[in-house]
Amino acid sequence: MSAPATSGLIRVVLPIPLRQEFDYLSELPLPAIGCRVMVSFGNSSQVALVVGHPEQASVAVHKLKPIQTVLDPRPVLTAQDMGLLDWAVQYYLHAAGEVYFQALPTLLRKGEAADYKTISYWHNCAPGASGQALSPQAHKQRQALELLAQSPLTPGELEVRGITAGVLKGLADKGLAEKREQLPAPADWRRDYAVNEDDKPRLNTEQALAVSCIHQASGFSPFLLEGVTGSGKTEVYLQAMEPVLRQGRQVLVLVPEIGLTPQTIARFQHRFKVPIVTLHSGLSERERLDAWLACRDGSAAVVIGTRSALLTPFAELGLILIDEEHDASFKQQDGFRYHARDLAMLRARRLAIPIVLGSATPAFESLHNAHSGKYRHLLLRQRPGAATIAQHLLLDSKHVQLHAGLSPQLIQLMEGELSQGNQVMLFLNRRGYAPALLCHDCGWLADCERCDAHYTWHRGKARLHCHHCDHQRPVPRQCPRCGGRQLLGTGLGTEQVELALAALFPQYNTVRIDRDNTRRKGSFQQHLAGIREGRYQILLGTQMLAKGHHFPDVTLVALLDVDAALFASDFRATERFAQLYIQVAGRAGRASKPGRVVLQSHHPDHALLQDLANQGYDHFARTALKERQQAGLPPFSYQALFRVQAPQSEPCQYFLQALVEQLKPLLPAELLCAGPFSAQMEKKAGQFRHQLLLQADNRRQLAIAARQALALIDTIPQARKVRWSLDIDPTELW
DNA sequence: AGCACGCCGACT
DNA sequence: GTCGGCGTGCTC
Repeated sequence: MSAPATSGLIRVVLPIPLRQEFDYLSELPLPAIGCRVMVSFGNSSQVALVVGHPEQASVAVHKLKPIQTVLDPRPVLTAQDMGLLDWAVQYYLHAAGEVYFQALPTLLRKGEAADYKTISYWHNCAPGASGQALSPQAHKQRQALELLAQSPLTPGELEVRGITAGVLKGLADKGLAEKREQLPAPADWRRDYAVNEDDKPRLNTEQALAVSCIHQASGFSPFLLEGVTGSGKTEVYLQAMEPVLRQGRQVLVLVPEIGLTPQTIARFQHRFKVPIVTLHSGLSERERLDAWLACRDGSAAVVIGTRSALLTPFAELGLILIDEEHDASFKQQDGFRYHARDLAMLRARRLAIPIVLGSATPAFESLHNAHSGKYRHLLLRQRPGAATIAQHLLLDSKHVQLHAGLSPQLIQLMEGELSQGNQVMLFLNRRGYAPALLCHDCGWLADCERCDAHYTWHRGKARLHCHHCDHQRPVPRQCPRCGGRQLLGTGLGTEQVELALAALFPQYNTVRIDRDNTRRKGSFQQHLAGIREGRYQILLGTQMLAKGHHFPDVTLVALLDVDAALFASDFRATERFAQLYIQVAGRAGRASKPGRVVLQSHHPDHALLQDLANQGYDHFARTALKERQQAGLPPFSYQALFRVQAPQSEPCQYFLQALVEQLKPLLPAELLCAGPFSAQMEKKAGQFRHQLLLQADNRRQLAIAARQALALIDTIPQARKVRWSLDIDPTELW
């Protein structure tokens, strides 16, 4: 008879980009799935996550190492959480370790204990005998002991009662009081949940219908809440949350990266008397861990967060809301390239809960799902504050003399509005003074050495700046090729328009809002405040300005140069343009001051512009979706993109060529394999980039092909000379 | 990814 | 004669 086993096997993943799991030996009882362990890996120590308890090791037994320590007495991730992450691994075909560790806050990745920050409390060591051992003149110490006899207090609470650190130290030295570290008591918000009815507006018919549809939903129920700017989407969110919170279940609100403003949070806080936690990049590591724990333990009722909040575990999630669901920031663009909206949909399905996608300009994918009945379409068309829809004007830029990008007609319109005390908003999606610097004598152009791009001339800072790799240099005094001294800016940026506006409209103040101008923390909010207070009459900016806030005194909005968006090669460019355009149009006007939207274009007859201006977003989207269907593009097909980069172009091409040659014979005829082709801008930041696109009209087939490609890559020697990655459902090509 | 091992060029 | 370049292989 053999002795009972004292150790067993565990399977772990590590935070490295390897599509592989590793087995270790562990003493019994084995750490549970979802626990972290420290292991020796190669010649370093690493935090690993237990994903399984295999019967058989995947390698020869002599290769197995024992784990070093178990970090968690209880799993940090539940089976439910692991299930979601494993699905993501299978779907996105990304290295499991990176996926799992992405769901953990940094401190947990580093091996820190999964505990809240402790709070220090001072305790009275002998509460029965308050201060008997003290000398009569130790008044402060006696007072402190008396306070502590009633209840332990934090140093801060003692301070406001006039007890300083010195007094406490005196007591501690005598052994009469001591400081103990304690975990914060979990807030029981379920017991005293309350709604603040004060500011609760009456819903209009559409809002009420939307709210009641969401309330009546049971099980997995996806909704697309399409509401024009100012139609009261947030109020629908707030009221949709009510019964969920009343049942003691949590709500996750996903917002775009720039959408997490103090105003938004304040609005939620004002309505519900529950703990609200935010999860975003601005938090410290400690704050992030505490928020993560509050979310997991259920002590946070509402979680408002950006993309990564979707991966956070929840104790009892009852509803997911995604605001501005069309926003590009929900798709991660490096490493584990997941789409938070898509994964949210899966999560809601697994949990059998409702999910609401909200937008004024839904993603075409979402509209398609609404049209086909996969999502319930909730429409908010009424704008309580603004009875009039903005009037759209297309101005022809052909054959007219433009002054810093402004046609005489636009200038005239601006004058009209400004003289009546209204504000005007201008958009140009290029910052800097000019997008290129040119030698007038020989035609030399200032080009970035690391990118296939021209430098942008920032005249105010007297620097050339590459917007693609961030490289900067001083402006040369003369042409490096011919020595000529006439260096001219070509093209137009916001900085130049700003100067021209000062000359054209000297009696009005202009504010420029772009990344150059809002880099300092809080300066964006400051500019917005200045606009609302009426300190500026002309607002000029890049699309950053479109995502700011509603400005009721703006009665004229103009897009100065629309042509670039019309002729972009990316099939999603028109969708993005339409979204920007509608968003911009929504910035203007209110009931008493209807707004006008002006588009300047050399192609005012372009079908896209006409459709958008005359028929609106939904009509435009239906037209565009029909075109995509005819072209077999998403959402009528599915894509997977292999991206490759290296310091030279050739290794990228050789690698992809080898891949295609071996992959093509394995693929079914109806699966499209396009490329390899170089990136639109082949060289960026010193890296040459190439790609290979797979497209199929069913997901299964695409996944099989992508898996086959991954298996081949392991056998292709050139793969090691490049950096490659796989992007499932890419939202942009290089 | 990180790291060690290993085999060829310019230097104390 | 060494230091160090990065190609290759491996991590349970």
